Amino acid sequence: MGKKCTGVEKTLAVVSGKWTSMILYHLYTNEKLRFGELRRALPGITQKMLTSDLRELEKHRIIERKVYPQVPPKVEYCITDHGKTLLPLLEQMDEWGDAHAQQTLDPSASTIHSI
Amino acid sequence: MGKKCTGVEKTLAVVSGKWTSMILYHLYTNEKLRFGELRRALPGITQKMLTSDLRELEKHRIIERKVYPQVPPKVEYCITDHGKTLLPLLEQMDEWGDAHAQQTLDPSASTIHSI
DNA sequence: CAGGATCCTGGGCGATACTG
DNA sequence: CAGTATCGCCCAGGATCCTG
Repeated sequence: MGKKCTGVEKTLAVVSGKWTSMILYHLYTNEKLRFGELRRALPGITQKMLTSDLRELEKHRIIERKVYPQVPPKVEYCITDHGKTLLPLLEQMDEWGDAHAQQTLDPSASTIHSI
Repeated sequence: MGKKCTGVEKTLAVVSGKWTSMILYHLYTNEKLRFGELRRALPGITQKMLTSDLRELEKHRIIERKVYPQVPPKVEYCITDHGKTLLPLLEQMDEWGDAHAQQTLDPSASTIHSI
């Protein structure tokens, strides 16, 4: 990685939102979802956070927002091709995080070092 | 990735600190560094943030803290073997972030979609 | 030299109410 | 249905001063 880790910070700016990865997971496994469907798929999320996280992802061109001009309103969200390039990275992060959880609770891994 | 993205969140808990990736970069390219060396290597960081980020990384067993009981005090930090498993992930994040920056400023990538 | 103790600020996030 | 608009909390992060 580069000395200043600017890329790392840019990536974090995209994925570090509390609900971001779960939003992307659902859009990844469902191809496209409406606002209300996403809301129901994410127990605990408020409508404000869902809206702002979706706007943020849209700003970064990770997802696409399709508005159907009708009453009642209908909006669909899906991952863009560019957004799909993020999925392997999220996959890696998920795997490392789980492996890390295993590692840190493993007593045999404790390092004894003399001072 | 898993439905609940618990791994992603665990990873973020480790690497999302503002200075974390740069701390690891320097410990990766330098093998071991003293507190003051790290401080000088990271222009802009405060002593408080360096201390707390180092403590956090130590808690997760990403780095090791070696205290030499002498006056004046001497403390050395280095990456653990477990911490080294994080480096490929940071590398990926750095690459994706830079590529993403390219993508988002590329005008030809703008998607025109009818509403 | 390598921190500890305090105080402070911005923004991420949540709760609630309202709307085209 | 798919959002806006407010209000307020919490805490990561910064500034400053102090110490074994």
